[in-house]
Formats: sequence, C-alpha cells, structure tokens
Amino acid sequence: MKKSKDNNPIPVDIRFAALAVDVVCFCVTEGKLEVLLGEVTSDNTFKGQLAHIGGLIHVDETAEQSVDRLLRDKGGIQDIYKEQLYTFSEIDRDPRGRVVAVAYLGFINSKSEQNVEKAKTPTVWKSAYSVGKLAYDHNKITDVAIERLRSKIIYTDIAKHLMPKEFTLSDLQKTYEAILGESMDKRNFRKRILSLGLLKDTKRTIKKGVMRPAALYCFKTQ
Amino acid sequence: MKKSKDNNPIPVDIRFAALAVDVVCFCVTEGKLEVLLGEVTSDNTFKGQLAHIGGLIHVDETAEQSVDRLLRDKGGIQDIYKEQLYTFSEIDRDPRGRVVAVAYLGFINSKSEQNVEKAKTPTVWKSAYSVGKLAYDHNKITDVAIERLRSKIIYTDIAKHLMPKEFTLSDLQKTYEAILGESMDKRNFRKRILSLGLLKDTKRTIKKGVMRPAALYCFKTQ
DNA sequence: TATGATAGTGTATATTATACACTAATAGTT
DNA sequence: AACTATTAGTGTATAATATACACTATCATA
Repeated sequence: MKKSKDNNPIPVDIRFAALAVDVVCFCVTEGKLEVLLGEVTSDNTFKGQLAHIGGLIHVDETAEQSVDRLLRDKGGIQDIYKEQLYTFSEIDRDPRGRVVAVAYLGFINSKSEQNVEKAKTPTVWKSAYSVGKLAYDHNKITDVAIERLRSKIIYTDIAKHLMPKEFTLSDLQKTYEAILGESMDKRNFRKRILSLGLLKDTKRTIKKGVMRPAALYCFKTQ
Repeated sequence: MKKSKDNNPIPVDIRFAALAVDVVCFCVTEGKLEVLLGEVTSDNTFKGQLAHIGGLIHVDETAEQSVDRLLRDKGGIQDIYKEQLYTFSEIDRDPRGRVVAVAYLGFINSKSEQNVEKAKTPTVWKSAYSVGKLAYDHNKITDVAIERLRSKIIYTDIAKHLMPKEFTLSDLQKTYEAILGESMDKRNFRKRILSLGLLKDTKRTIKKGVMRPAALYCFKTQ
C-alpha cells in the first residue's frame, strides 16, 4: 500500500468512509423498556431530530472506546455494560457521505446513573416500542437491537445489567416482562430464575409503601 | 462536515481508516469442519501467510457486496449463504495502518462448489480446529467464528447451509457432530431433528458402497 | 380488627430430553 | 444358499424440565 500525503500510511482514495458508532442504550423504568435518544446536533438534514447516541470514531480509539467516550460526553453516562450489535454499511445511510456505523447495545440499570448536567447533547428517554421517527437509519438499528435483546434475555444473564445491585424478584420479573412483552406466571418465574443459580438472597428486605416487605436479591459475582 | 479536496464530502482527516471484510468460510467434508484460507498477497509483513478470504471494501459496495466480490474473485466461490459475525476495530490489528474489518461467516455445502480455476489467490481448506498461525488477527476471528457457529447450530437451522440439497440423516448428524465436537445418539438425534419439522423425506434413497441404502432428506423451502 | 396491596409458596400434569440395543437392507464372499 | 461386513433404521422407559393454577403471609393504615 502506498503512503498518502497526509502522513497516514493508507492511501487517501482507499479510506473513503468515516467510521461511526451508535449505541442503543436500554433502561427499564417502572416496568417499561426505554431507550436513550439524543438530538442530532451536527449540521445535516437530520439536525434536531432524535437519534441513538453516536458519533465518529477517533483515530486513536477502538469502537468500544469510542462508545465509552460518546456515552460519557453526549449522554452523561459512564461505565456501563455494552456489547457489539451489528455493523451498518449501507452506502446511503448518512446524508453527509459514506459513514459506516458499528452499533452497540448499552445497558443502564437506572436512569439516575445518567448525569444529565454532563451530557453535552439534549437527551430523552423514550419507550423502546414507540421511539417515533428517528434520524438516519436509526429506526432499523432500534429494531435490530430490540430483537437481539429479546433473544439474549432468554438464554443469557444479560438482565443483570438492567437491574440495580439489589432488587426484588418482582422487579426482576417486571424487567423480563418489559423486554419480552408478555406477562409471566410468578411462581414459575421464581422457580426457573432461582434454579439457574445466578442469584443470591441478600437476607435483607425492602418495604415499598404499605405492603409486605420483599426479599432483596443480587446477582452472584463470579 | 467540511468538504474535502478530493471530491469526497467527508473531510480527509476524519476518514483515517480503511474498511475491510473477512469471511470465515466453513465447509464440512467427510465429517470434518474445515475453513477456507488464502495466501496473503498484498505486500506487508504477513505476505505469504494464510488468512481468511478478505480485502478492502470498495467505495460503491456495502460490506455484504464486498464479501460476495472477494469470495468470487479471491476464492472462486459464488452465491453462498453468509451472515455478519463481528467487527474488529483494534488499532494495531493491521501492519499497513488503521484497518477496521467487518467479519462474516460463510457457508458452503461442498468444496466442489468452489471453482478453483477462477480463484485469483492460492487457497487451501484446513481443519477449523488446527488452522495454524494465521496472518493479522485472524486466529482471533477464527475463534469467534467457531464459537458463533457452535451456538447457532443448536438453536437455528443454519446447518442447512452446510448440507447439499439432499442428504441422509447420518450425513446431517455428522455435520452436527463435526461442529459441536461430540458424538450424538443416533435415535435421539433423528427424533429431535425430525420433530422440528424442517426436513422433508424425498422418498428417494442413496446407496453408499455395499451397505443398506439410506433415505434422502432435504430441507423444506419456506 | 378489617382492609388493601404486594410477597411468597406447592403440586399435579404435560412436555421434552436422555439412555440404551437390536433388526433391516444391501453387496460381496464362501 | 448361507454368511459376513457395513451402515440404516427403529422404540421404550426414565428423568428432567416446563406449565397451569390459587391461596396464605405480611405489612401500614383506617
């Protein structure tokens, strides 16, 4: 490969695309699955519309590091669990030119983890099932993300990243129900989830309102 | 975004990376899981070593289209089923400079589908479990590919892309065993696979050698 | 002590997975 | 014609898992 003029060893005609990341950041609040959206600030036809948090990868970053930075700077969110979702490479997906986006799933266990003051972009949480019309191809990304989340919650312990450190079994069940969009039998849910051996009884309880206190569980750290 | 000099609307400092695809192309031959490898032809420190079929995405291609072209030109392989695996964005993964690779899984049902004459690169099929030292980060890509293949074969019908149009149940079982690396009970395998309702009995049989002829099945087209 | 609200529990049945060994069909050989 | 070698093809009993289903327990308040 010939060295290009601008000190980048890769010839300029070969690096025609910009690389971006987009994070579909999920949170379950009061039994509703929500996603974090931010206003598009860059000057293009989608300016002002809502989109998943995202942006261009920097030259000294991996995609993951880029996700961390953008969540922090644009979203006010730090240190969350994430995993790669899919790479979108359609030629016309961005009006600014060729932009290939590596999409990620992000998981936050409580909206209070978001430091809204530090977010450089106006953000909003929306129900994952009614995000409205988003910028770019982000509705497609949303669909792929929800599909992946649904399939992963049934055969992995990914739910733990959507729960606070300690939680009741009813809370955990609500998270499953929010994601799968169906209600489950309480006894069967508890039997199954406890038989997986992932949970630990903290031996403490929490009182919510005037009801019987509920036992608090946490995920075992392995 | 400012327009760059070379008629690309994306500023040149932003498009610092080249985009590549790599395909981990699987085939099961005589009960062995194999992968297609090609010699590295481009002039870098890995020249002459083996790697998965791959190359740079062209400006007018999606990642998928790029995979199709590269499999055809470098591998002599056309019209195969493929799906996206993972995007590798480590900064130093390529000695030529920043190259981000979108990796794919490819599935070929018989090595005879490969037209070796048309392949511009010397290729070789190797056992997936002993590919030896590959160029770039391709050993890592191999590992991720095998892991994905193993998990997908147990909850999807992906095996069909590794089978010829018609096959015996023993052949299908050998494919499962090659991928999962464990032998299975013949009666239980048949019961389970038939109960999925994906297979159709062609009512024809095939004689292999001097043994009892075996019934030929095919996957239902839906 | 009665009420309202959520937490928490068990059992019977159905479905699915597993373990396991012999008979059937063919071609070639004796 | 019987025998052999080789793979195809089959059933049943048991274990494990999933499902359907309804009442009691605990608390705060009135």
